[in-house]
Amino acid sequence: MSQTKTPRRTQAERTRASREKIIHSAMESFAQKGFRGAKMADIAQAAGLTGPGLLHHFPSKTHLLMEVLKERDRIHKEQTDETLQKNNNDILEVAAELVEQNQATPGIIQLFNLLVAESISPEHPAHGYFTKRYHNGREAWVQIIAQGQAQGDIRSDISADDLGVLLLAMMDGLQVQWLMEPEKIEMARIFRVFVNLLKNRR
Amino acid sequence: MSQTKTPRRTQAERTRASREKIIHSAMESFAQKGFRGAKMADIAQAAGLTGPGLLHHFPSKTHLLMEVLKERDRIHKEQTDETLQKNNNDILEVAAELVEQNQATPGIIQLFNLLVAESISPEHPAHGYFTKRYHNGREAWVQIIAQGQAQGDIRSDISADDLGVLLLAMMDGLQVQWLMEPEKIEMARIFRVFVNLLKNRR
DNA sequence: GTCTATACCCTGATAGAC
DNA sequence: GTCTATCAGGGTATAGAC
Repeated sequence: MSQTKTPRRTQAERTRASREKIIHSAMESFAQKGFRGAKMADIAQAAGLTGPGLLHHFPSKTHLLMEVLKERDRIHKEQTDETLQKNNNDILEVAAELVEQNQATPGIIQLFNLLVAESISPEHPAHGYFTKRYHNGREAWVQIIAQGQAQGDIRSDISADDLGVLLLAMMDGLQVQWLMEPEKIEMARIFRVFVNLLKNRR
Repeated sequence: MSQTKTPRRTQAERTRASREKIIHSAMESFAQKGFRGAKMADIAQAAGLTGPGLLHHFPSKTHLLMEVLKERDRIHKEQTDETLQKNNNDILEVAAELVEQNQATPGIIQLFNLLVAESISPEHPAHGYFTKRYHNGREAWVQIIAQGQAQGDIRSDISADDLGVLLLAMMDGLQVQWLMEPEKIEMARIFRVFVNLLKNRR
């Protein structure tokens, strides 16, 4: 098992493993306490090292946050692309499945929910990140919604622009109630009820 | 103008004025930075006094937060009752008008948006407050929605329970996008688009 | 690459004068 | 009722050993 012949590579792998562990525990802490409330020492301890040990991998708390967001984006893009491909162009079904998937990872949802709220302040380190993310994200949805309207799958008495806003808003809004009472609010089911309102009645 | 004859009453009035000033600036700070990010000294300075001066009126930061929430509840209840009375039983119109009113007070909306996100953590001092608030609030909406369904104003192919969740979710979700791009997202107009989806088509 | 020790700042809260 | 001075605690980040 041990690779004594290639210590350099083993070292690099160990570094990578540490970074991943740190990012993972950072996600949990930021989700629970937000960027402002999370403590570096706690994140470090959960990753099996001390504060300074963590700071060897990420030069500051802000840097760590950015890496967390980047990592999450990578996963999210993968997930979305895959779901998009599976349900070719059926944007409403894609949205519904994304909400289903979200329901399996409350930690991540809480993370984004809290960071978005914090980052509305322009001084917040993730302010630019989230404004851009929302802007681009909405634009992407609107594009595909317009396609759905052209194909006759989605009702056309509401503009694609408005539908994009409504779709994102419902995703965000349901998350809040679901995070508060996960046992009571059936997020995915209720989201499908909403989605049905947007379908073109043939 | 000056009431030299009743120093006791003048004193009391001055105290009351101080408390109001403090609560007002606390609202702004909590809205901008959240409970965890807001600094007592800043709140005090914005209210025209020092940290200890503030703490004479509110024994701790948590106490101050609770008073802020109570104060907001008072105003909100007034507003809701008034709007309810004006549009007797037309719950959808009431909701739409509330969103319109919200659009005039971005500070308060940001305050609640951020505090709700923070308070999902069970250790947060406002956790109990917001879980209760959402629970009761939703229950109240559901009741009135059921009335609207019985009268034939609201579509009945979706349960009142689900409609209540959807209505609150859309309010919350639109707020996020609107807070990020106030100039671009026409919250009240788009909410009315949504509300129209819930009306019974006669 | 990770540790111990620590510097240094920030923040909520207290003590006591006025 | 508000101030100045100050404390105690907790936070990020650095220095330097191993």
